[in-house]
Amino acid sequence: MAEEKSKRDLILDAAAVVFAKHGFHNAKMEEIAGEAGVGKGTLYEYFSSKQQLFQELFVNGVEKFINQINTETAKCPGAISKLRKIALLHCHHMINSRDLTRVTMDGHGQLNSDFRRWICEVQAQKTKLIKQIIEEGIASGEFRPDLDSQAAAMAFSGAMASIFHIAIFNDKMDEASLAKQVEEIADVIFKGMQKM
Amino acid sequence: MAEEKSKRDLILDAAAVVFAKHGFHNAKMEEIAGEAGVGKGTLYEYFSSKQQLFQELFVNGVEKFINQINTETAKCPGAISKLRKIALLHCHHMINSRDLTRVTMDGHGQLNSDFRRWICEVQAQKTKLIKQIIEEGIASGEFRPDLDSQAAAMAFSGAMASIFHIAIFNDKMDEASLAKQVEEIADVIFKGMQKM
Amino acid sequence: MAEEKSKRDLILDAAAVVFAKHGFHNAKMEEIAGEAGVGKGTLYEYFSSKQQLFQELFVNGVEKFINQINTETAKCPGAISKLRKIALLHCHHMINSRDLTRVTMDGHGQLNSDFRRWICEVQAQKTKLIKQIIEEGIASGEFRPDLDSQAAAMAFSGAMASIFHIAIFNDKMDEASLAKQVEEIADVIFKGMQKM
Amino acid sequence: MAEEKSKRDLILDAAAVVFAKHGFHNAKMEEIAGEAGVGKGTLYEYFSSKQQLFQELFVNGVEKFINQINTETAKCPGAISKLRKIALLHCHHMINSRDLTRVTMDGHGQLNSDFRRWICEVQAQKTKLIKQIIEEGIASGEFRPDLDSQAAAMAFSGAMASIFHIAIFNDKMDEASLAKQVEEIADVIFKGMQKM
DNA sequence: TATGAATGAGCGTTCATTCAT
DNA sequence: GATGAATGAACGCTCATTCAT
Repeated sequence: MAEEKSKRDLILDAAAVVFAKHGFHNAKMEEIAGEAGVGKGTLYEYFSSKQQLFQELFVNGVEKFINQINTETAKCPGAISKLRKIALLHCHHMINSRDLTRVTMDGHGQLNSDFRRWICEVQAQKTKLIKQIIEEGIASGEFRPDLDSQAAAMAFSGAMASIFHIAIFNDKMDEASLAKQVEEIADVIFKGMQKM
Repeated sequence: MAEEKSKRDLILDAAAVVFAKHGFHNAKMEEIAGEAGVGKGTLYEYFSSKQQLFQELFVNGVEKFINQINTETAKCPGAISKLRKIALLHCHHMINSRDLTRVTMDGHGQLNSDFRRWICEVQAQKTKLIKQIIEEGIASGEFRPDLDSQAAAMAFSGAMASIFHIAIFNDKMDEASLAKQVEEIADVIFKGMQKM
Repeated sequence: MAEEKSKRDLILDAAAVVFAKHGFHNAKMEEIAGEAGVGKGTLYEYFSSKQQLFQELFVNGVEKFINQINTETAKCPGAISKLRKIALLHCHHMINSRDLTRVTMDGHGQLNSDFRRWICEVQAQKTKLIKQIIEEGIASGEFRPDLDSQAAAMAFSGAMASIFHIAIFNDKMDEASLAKQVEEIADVIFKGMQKM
Repeated sequence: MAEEKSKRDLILDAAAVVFAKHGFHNAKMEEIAGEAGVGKGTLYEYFSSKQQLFQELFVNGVEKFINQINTETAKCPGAISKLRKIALLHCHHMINSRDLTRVTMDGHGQLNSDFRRWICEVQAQKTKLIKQIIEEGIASGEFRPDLDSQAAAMAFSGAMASIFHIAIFNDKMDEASLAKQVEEIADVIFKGMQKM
């Protein structure tokens, strides 16, 4: 009980802090070790390289996020309500790990192609979930029956991507403002999706 | 006539190639010099540092792009036509300088704050142009009169951001597929904006 | 027992050799590392920069020298005997670290102001010791009672400085010749200080 | 008449300023060219290298100084008066070209051996002049007849060297204080040289 | 298992010098 | 002669990684 966290998790937490503070290239393994309270060599017991540590961290974060989306949307009653929840979770995620998100980009060039494929898959998975929700919405009559669910899913995904974009480039954006913007974007999209 | 390009431009071109190939951090000044066919020292006659060379390159690209948007939209008849053109220009730009766009992200952490401010301004400028076009569309009756032009502009900007996102993360996307996706996204948005 | 010298001292020794051979500016860290039998990076484990390594080396040398002066003069019976010892120690020191002394000058411009202040203090300390010895000499009757101890100390210090000067500019001067010259200089000064 | 100074002298003057400001190693040929108001390439029309420019400058300065000593001492009536004049000229010289004197040291390692020989010769010449003056003083009865003129000359030269030493290491020393110190040193030496 | 001292490949930058004009 | 754009050798320093303990 004294040692609740495994050393591995300790390191991941420390890496999150340090990568977020300095970006991938300027983060130093030594600082991560220091932050984690372990020796420099210990990092290499758990992760084979700086790159791998970064990827692990990234995968960790994304998987948690995806799980959260799945769990939370399950609780929401209708399609629009589910999509709004997804939008809000995106806002929350972006704000809370804005720095780490930036790191994603900073480290992007370092990601090996397998990893990039993985990112695309996750992306696709998310879009697929959105598509399903839209189809539910069409079935339930929330959306108009002639709506192209694939195109609508892409439009909504695009809106989510824009959150990413805003959060990355704009330091001062707080969660509330971001959420408000996103609501407006979503509303326009919903307008285009709903029965008239 | 033999030397049409100024040495400065030669270097910028070479930098574009090399930065695109390796990302900001892994690009070597020596390779840029080699690619440009000049000596390493010559780079520093025209640019004070690797960072400044990168920023110059970036500013160059964005300004050309903005000019193109202004010029091209002027030629388009209606609001929707203008917005479609903007979307297509974005696709074209992203595909043609996908690598450099990625570099933007890779080098993002290196950008000084003045530069980041500049990026935000450019962003704002673009959104403002879109808003104006939408207002024109409302005035001309292309869009419904109760449309919130600000929100709609953000929605459309968001769609543009999603292009960025797709292009960055998906190597295999070609311009045609991207354009198709974007059309679909735009269509949903337009649906939300038009009179019913 | 196999490793009597600490790595730090190994580096200092190597630095002494290399700085002496090439001067501050032309000495290369790589050569120092090679001379010390360690890797280039190791230098930076012990010294933060070339400049700091140099200063450390310098401080080391001067402190040893000052200690030697204090120890040795304590053993000498009279004032003149003490002063002669100081002169001889100066000769010895200059000859044995002539190269390093030159380096002092070569690196002088690089010394930060704190360090320069330190040099002046050491200088002052040495002059003060000489003044005390002279006052002892006056008290004991070795020197004439109306002697201005401060002025005399400066004269003697000046003579010591001249050793520095000679050693720096004259490669071929050996310790014996230098000592002889210094004796003569000192004799003239003593003549001016003694009772008639 | 518009161009009183030859380009060569213009460059030497500029070099004096720049070397004094930055030391040998940190002085840049470009800055010297700028200071002289000529192109960088022009420097190489008159001086084959940075080193040679520096040596030329040094030789220039020393020769002027030696000439001044010869001229001024010729005007002084007695031996002591001549020696005092030499001391004062040294003070003046050191203060007025303290920076350049320091440069001497900074550039010392760069001086080729011929040049170092030349410095020693100049040194010897100066000592010889002092010896002659002392011998005149002995002949005229200003100094005691049993004085060893060689040793006395070295003592006096040593005092001069000490001026050099003080000026180099102590930034704050002004000409008046330095002169006062030197007088005191000289007085002690004179005491040792004079009849009792 | 955990460590951290040691490593050395690697790179951005400088600046004396050259040479075509 | 005068110029300054172009050059590239040179070097201080960093930091991910290793390995003896």
